[in-house]
Amino acid sequence: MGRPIVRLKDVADRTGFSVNTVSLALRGSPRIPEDTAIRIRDAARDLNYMPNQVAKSLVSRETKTIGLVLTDITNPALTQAAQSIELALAERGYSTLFATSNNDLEEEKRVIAMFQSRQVDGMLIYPRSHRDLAHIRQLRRANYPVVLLVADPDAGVDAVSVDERRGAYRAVKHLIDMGHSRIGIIDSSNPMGNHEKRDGYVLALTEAGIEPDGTMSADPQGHSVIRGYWAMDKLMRLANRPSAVFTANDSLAIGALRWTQKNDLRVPEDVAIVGFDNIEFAEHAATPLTSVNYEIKLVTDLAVARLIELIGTQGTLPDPSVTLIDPELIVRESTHRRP
Amino acid sequence: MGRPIVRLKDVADRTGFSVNTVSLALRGSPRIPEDTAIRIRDAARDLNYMPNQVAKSLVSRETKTIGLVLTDITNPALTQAAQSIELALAERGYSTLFATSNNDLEEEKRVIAMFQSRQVDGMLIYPRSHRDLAHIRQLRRANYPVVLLVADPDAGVDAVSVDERRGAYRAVKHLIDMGHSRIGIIDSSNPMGNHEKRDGYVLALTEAGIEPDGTMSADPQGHSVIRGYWAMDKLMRLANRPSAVFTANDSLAIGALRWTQKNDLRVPEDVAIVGFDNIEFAEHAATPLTSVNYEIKLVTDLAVARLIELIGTQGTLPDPSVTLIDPELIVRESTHRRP
DNA sequence: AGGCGCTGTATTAACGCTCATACAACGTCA
DNA sequence: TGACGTTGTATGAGCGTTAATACAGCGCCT
Repeated sequence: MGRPIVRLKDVADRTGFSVNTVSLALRGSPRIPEDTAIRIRDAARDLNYMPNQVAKSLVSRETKTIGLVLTDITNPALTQAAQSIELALAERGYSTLFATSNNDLEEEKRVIAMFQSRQVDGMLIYPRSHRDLAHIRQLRRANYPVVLLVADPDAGVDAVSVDERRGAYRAVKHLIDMGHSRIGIIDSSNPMGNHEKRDGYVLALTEAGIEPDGTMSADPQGHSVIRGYWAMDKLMRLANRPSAVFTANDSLAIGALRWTQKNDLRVPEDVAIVGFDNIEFAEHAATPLTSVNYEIKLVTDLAVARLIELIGTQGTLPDPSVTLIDPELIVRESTHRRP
Repeated sequence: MGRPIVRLKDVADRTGFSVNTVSLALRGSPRIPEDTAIRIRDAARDLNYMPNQVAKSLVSRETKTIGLVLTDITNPALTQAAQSIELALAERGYSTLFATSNNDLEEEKRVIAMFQSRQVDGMLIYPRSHRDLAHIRQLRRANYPVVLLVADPDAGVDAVSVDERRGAYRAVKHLIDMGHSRIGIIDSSNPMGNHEKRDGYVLALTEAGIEPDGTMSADPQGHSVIRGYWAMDKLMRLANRPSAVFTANDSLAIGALRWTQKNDLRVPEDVAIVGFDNIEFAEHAATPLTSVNYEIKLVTDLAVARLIELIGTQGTLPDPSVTLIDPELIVRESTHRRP
C-alpha cells in the first residue's frame, strides 16, 4: 500500500545507464566492465535496492517457493518435520509457504489449489487420508512435482515416509515377546484414515496366533494427551482389560500413562505401554516410554531431495518412487523394568 | 520447468473473446452479460484455468502473503503460535511464508531481507533478541508493516506479547507465598537475550526483601527437556540448594521434574517447580505442573489484527502500539499439594 | 582501406495480468 | 433526425524483471 519501492529503473536513472545495463551489472555479467559495475552496485546500495522476486518469477516462471501442507502442526512429529523441511529447503534456496488442512479434505483441496495459483514450484503434502488422494494424483498427472509424507505404494505419487506398518509391527511384536497376549490399541484410524499402524498391529497378533479383539481398540479422535487419557480409560474399563497397550503416537501414550498414575496402576507391571515417534517427552515421561523411533530428518531430507529432483526434471516426470524408512523400537521402562 | 500453464489468453482463444473480456467475466464484472460470462466460465473450467497470482501481484503490488519469522518452531509455545497465526491469516485471505532464524542474528536479517524481496505485505517476527532490533526498527521506518511477538515498549515497533515479566513475577510471588525463600531460576537469558522473565523474578524477590542470589541461577542454553534436566542438576548440587525453582518454560520444568524423579526427591515437598506457557504436557506431567498460562490465540489474533491494520494503512504508518497480555498462574501439585 | 570481431551499452519484446481508455452498435429522446 | 447514453467488447499501456537483439565505436588483420 503505497510503500516506496526502489526499482532497477531508479538505479538506472541515478547512474545514467539503462535498466538493462543495471540488471546485467548487478547480476555480475562479464560484459559489464568492472568500474561500471562498481558504480552501479554503489548506487544500488545507496538506494537500498532489492530485486523484486515477484517480477523475476513472472519472467523465469519459477518462484523458488514450495508449498508445505500439513494436517495440523501441533502434532510434535509434524512440528519436527516442518522445522527440518524448512531448513533443508532454505539451504537449497527455496522458501516455504505453509498451510494446514485442519484434517479437512475440502480444506486440503483448497490449500493445494491456492498453492498452485501462487505458482509454487512443488509441494510437500501430509495428506489427511490415504484413501482420498485423487486430487493429488491428478496434480502429479498434470506434471506437477509433489511428494507425500505418508507412504502408499499404490498412490501413484512420490512419497517418503517412515514405515508405519513395520513400526507398529515391531512394537506389538515386542509386547508379545514380553509375554503379553491381551494387547490393546489406541489409534484414530477411521475407515477413511491411514491404517498402516493398525495393519502392523493386526499382523503381529495374527502371526503370533492371537486373534485380534475388536473391543481392545479405542479411537482417541485426535492426537493430544487428553485424548489418550480417555481412550485408555475406555480400554481399562473393559471386564477383560488389556495387559499392554500400543498407541499411535507418544502424546496418546503419555495420556495413557497419566491414566495409570491417576488410577494407581504400575507400568509396566500392571499394564505396559508403547508409543510411536519417540518425541523428547517420551524419554522423560514419568515412566520412560518405549517408543518407535526413526530419524525424522532422514525422512524429510529424502523427501526434499526427491522434490527438488522432480522440480529439476525437464518434460515428463519420472515414475513415482516410494521410499519407506525402517524404524527401530527403543525399549524403555514402560514395557520392561530392568532387574 | 516447462509445466503447461493455462492463461487468460488460452481461455480467450477458446471462446473467441479478448483477454480483457475474459478477465472481467471471471472477476464478475457487471459489464459482461450473463450468457457471455457463463460461456467464459465454462471454458475456464474446462481448461482448468487458475489465475496466476504472481502476475496479479505484480500489478496489484500486493502479494497477500505475510512472512513469519520464528527462532525455532520446535518450542511448543511457538508451534502453537505458528498454528494459530496461519489460521488467522488464512481466514483473512493471506498466505504464510515461514522461516526460522535458528537464533542467529545474521540469519534473522537474511530472512527478513528475503521476505522483503519476495514482496510480503507484512511480517510477524519473533526476534532472537530484544537488544538487536535496529534492523527491524529500520523496516518500520521504511513504512513496512511489522509486528513483533515479544514486547519491548522502547523498540519503536508494534508488538503484541504476553507480559513475561508479569508472568514470572506472579510465579515467583506464588512460591514466596508458599513459604519459599531459596528460589532458583532456570532461564537462558544471556546478556543479549530477552530478560523479561528474569526481571520479574528479581522484582518478586526484592519486593519480598529477599536478596537475589546469583548462584541460584542456571542457564540451560536451550529450551528442551534435557537442558532443563542438567540445569536442575547444577542447581541441586549447590550446598545451599533451592527449595523451589522457576523455569522459563514447561519443557525445562519437565526436565527439572525428571531430575527430581531420578534423584528420589518429592515434588513439591522437597522442591517446588513452576513452569511457563502451560503446554499440554505440563498438566499431564508425572506431577502436574504449576505454570504461567495465557491464551496464545489471543496474542496471535491481536498481532494478526494489528498487522492487517498496518497493511491497510494509506501513507505513513501510525505510531507503534505495544500490547501486553496479562497472564495468570495455574496452580497444580508441583507447588502445592492439596490436603 | 575495408571488413571483422570485439566491447559496451541501449532497445525491444516478452512474462500474465489489470486498468484506463477507446469505440462500435444500438436505442432513446428532444 | 441527429446528438447522446448505454452496452458490450477490444486495444494499449504498464507492473519490474530478464532475454534477445541491435548497434555504435574501436582495434586489428589482411
